Amino acid sequence: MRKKSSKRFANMPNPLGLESAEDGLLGGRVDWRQLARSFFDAPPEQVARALLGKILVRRNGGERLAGRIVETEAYLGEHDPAAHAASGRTARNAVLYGPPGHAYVYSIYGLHYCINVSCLPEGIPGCVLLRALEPLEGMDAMRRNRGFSASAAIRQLASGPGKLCQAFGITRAADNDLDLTGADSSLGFVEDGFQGGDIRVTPRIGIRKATDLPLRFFLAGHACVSAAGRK
DNA sequence: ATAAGGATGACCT
DNA sequence: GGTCATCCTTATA
Repeated sequence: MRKKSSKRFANMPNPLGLESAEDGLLGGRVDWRQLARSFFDAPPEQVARALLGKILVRRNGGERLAGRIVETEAYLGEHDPAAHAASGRTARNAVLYGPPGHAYVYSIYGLHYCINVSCLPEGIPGCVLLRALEPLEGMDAMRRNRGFSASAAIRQLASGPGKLCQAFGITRAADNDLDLTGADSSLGFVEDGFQGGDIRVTPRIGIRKATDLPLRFFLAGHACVSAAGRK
């Protein structure tokens, strides 16, 4: 059974040549070429852009979850009023000052988790927030983690930063400060050669400060971009 | 539109 | 020490 892709999404390159599972999705296949620490040893705005199209992978024993990143935000250093590093180093944000490529997980609104990747060399804070991804592997486990039925649409599984963490079972207790570039880490990034199509840039979502800075990046027209700001 | 709900940091004593 | 406003959100109506 073939599904046609949506008109909006028709021009999105799909180098793998695979059929999308649902309208507005890319589909794809997960290869193992893990991103190295040097990838993250760079300014957040550069890493945020470069992470679009890369794949987040979680290994849970025999189970593997994977999804293509479609939406990110850059958070800068102490000069960025919206960043957690804005008022200097604290116990909570210490990971931001550590080596690049580590997970900074925090809880928000007492209800959800958000995951960031630390950037820049040790001692210099900065990170990229993972806001949304397109599930590629382990959709059934993601549905379970999200409390959805087996027929729930792929696009609802990880189309927001809190949803993404819930789908992947990411928590502060288990995953904060995890080295995402480690060969044995349960969480990491891989790349499969996909070069993101049309990248859109807007101000960041859900913040009160520095609302004018264009630091949010997403794949234009992708169905899994968070509902808070598809435009 | 709004409720849910907890950790954190700022700012006091 | 204590209090209080804030917060990189989501699922409901």
